[in-house]
Amino acid sequence: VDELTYVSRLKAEHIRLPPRSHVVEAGSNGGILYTLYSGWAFRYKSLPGGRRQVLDFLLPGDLIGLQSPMTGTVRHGVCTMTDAEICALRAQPFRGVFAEQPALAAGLVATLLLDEERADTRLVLLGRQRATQRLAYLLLETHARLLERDLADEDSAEFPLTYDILSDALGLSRAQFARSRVELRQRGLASLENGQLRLLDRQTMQSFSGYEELAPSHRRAIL
Amino acid sequence: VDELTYVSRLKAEHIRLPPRSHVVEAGSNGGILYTLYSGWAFRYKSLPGGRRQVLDFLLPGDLIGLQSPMTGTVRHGVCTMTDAEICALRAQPFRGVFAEQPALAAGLVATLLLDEERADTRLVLLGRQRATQRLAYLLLETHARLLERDLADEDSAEFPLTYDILSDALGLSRAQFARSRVELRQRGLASLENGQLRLLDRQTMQSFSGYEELAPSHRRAIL
DNA sequence: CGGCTTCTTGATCAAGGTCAACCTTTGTGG
DNA sequence: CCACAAAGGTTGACCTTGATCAAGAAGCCG
Repeated sequence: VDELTYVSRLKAEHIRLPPRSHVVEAGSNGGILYTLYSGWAFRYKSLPGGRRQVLDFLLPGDLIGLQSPMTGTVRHGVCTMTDAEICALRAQPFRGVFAEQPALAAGLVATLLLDEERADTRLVLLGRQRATQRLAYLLLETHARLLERDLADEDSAEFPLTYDILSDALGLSRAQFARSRVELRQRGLASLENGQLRLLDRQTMQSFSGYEELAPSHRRAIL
Repeated sequence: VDELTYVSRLKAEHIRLPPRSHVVEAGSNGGILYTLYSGWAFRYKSLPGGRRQVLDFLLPGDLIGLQSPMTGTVRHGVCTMTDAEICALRAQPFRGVFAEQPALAAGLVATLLLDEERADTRLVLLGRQRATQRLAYLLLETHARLLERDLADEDSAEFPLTYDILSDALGLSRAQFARSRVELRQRGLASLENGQLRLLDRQTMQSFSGYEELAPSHRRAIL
């Protein structure tokens, strides 16, 4: 059985969701697993007092809730930001991947390692960079991820994120986020308006934020 | 071939290292892979201006440099903090794990997901918690990891970290770290002296820092 | 036309960074 | 055995960043 056929057999359901749908709740353990087919979503953790940290943005092709079948629980929430389509994969047969599709399993590990790399740079961002640099970096990184998926132009992209979500991703207050956004614009680096990201001076922006280009990740569209 | 035998065949070398040995440098791509056999190490990224972010602590049993064989490059450094022993695994045959030991591969994925979970909580820490809470959380988490490996007592442990490393892990300056350490002591939560961690009031400390117990991770000693 | 939610902006204030001095240890060579 | 150096740790004074709070503008429904 080839990989494509194999994966398509795992598919249980195709679901359409409006924005702000909670796909996964922290603490759930249903063992279900999804892939994001179209649209944007984000992973987050909530804290007492309405505080929240956005952990990562999910783009088409990303897996949602892999923890569930593999470790038993998901400890974060996942929520859509736009209209989205997700595929539910049946968890039970999914575990067979390891025995039956070793190349897929290896690809899965490679993907997880790239995610880890992204988490690492996010830690550097929150631990050691100033507000505006954080924003610049996040925009560059996200734009690069969109490019990989042909969801962006060379220097602009649809960017349907509310500023609340962005500030929670950057560990900033909404107010400080707004100021950083203005600063980025004034330095002529990038603009963010009406859901449109525009990179005005990528070169300067990269050195400003300490952005490191990642290897183009050989993304497997499958899974 | 059973798992233990299989893994032992991968083993190429057993190496002893003094403290402050750089096991892996950011950007290297030798394809070598290690396991930490004994001692402590840490993963980090350096920034221009001598700044640094410590990403994670590595404890006995952890893999070092899995990126190398799987994605081609390692983007972080790894450095020992104590005397340490590491096993080098040959990368070429290691890739055979997926075809030949599916259960091991699945375990590997589960481990990576638990690491990701830890990275997530670290992001919450740096993005949304105050200095003293960060410290409290990190101490609780690390103590739990030591307990899993039988390297700690119920409420104390060897803790051979310089304060420099701890502050770089918490995204704090050394001065602020020192103040937080004093505050923890004064609140009667924990003390950290002469390389000894002592948890004085775990209950209060957990609610103070927002610590969530993780499922006891079914660690596989292998790999 | 309200009444949401999102965004913007300003005033104030606290957390934590920076810098610098000083104090311990620990180690080393004379 | 001592003098000195180097590394790690402690503390205080001062200043910057960014949080908090609050008030207002701007869309966007129903």
